[in-house]
Amino acid sequence: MNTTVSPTASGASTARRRLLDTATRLFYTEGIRAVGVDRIIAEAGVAKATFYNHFPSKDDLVLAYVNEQDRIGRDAVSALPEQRPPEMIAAVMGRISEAVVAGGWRGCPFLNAAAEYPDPKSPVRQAIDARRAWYHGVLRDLLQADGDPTPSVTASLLVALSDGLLEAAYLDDPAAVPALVGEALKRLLVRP
Amino acid sequence: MNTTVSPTASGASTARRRLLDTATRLFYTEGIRAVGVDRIIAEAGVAKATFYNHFPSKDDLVLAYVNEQDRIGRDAVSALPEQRPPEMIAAVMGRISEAVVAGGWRGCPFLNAAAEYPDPKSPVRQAIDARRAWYHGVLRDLLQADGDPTPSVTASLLVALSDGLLEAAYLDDPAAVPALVGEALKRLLVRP
DNA sequence: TCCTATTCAGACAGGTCTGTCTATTTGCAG
DNA sequence: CTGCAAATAGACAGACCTGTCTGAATAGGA
Repeated sequence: MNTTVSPTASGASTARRRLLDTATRLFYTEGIRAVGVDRIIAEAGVAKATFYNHFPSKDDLVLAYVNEQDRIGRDAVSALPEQRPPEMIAAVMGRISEAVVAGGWRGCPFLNAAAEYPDPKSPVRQAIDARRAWYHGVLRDLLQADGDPTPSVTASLLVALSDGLLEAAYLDDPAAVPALVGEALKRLLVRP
Repeated sequence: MNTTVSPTASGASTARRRLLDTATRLFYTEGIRAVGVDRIIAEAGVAKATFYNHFPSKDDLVLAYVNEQDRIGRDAVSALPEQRPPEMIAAVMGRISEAVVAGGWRGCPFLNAAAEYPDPKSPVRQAIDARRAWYHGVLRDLLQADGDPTPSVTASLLVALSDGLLEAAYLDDPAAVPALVGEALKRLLVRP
């Protein structure tokens, strides 16, 4: 083990970080299969050998991309101020509006990745499965605490609404989405 | 113009039909970029020159694929028996359940294609836009006839629910979707 | 200063991609 | 039978793909 921690060892190496940042931008805006390794290393300013030193294959980079997006989302939910279940549900769903009004929205990165990874046993799909299970679980627990008689069913509906509104923000009108989030919550949550 | 109609001219040529059928199956189950022209012509049993005789480029085949899926969906809705608006809405949304329980569901072909076509000006994306506008319009008109005070908003929510449930059938549990469709309708439709 | 790990640029292999082209064969209409 | 339109197999070009490898340059810690 290390007795001293080098300055760079406290965080990820800058080469790896630049690769992941560049890949995230390109994968998200243009699609995963559409972006080659040569393009990523060129725009990241990293040599090819360095790339394959950090990521054994392109699929490992894709997996790192998906996992990081997942982690960012979970951290954002963890960082939400504590509040009572109804407000907490609204805050969790409100992240949709925030993501969408920022501009440059190109759809849910998980749904986009799933469209390009048909094999449900692939690591990318497993990561997406875990992400979806986490999101459903967060909503289900909040709904249960709120006294919803069928929290799992309502959670499934909220997950579907989330996915659908994220796609609507990509393919239809992003500006209309925040109001739709509020309207959906009003109608889907059964008041006990 | 033709004075006599040859037997094959009454329908599309069999080569073109086989190409489109094969492409539909492969594009849907494996993804568009993931399937090459060589593979399509091999499985369709068609020569390469014949392929490029029917479709100037691969993208034209993709467009034909998306357009045909669109036409099939519209025809299915047109073929629904006439009934009063609430039942008609349930019937339109019920197509989700039918599509999903059949097995082999790999997500909404339009959302999957949109994930691989980032340029909103591309013909494929334009076709997807038209499809979405049609679907929203169908629901909006039915809701208006049903006396919904905000038919466009409700229609947007139903479109989002449709998209989300189609993705849930792909990524989560298809068997759970039919019940969710019914539950969503119960909660989203505002009774005047 | 030396050592070790990292990074660099870029060639290279082997495969796949789309699209073009040649040259032959098939099949139907007149 | 003749002629034309369409389909055939397959080579080919040029680009791009992932992944490997070579050999040199760089930088920070002991």
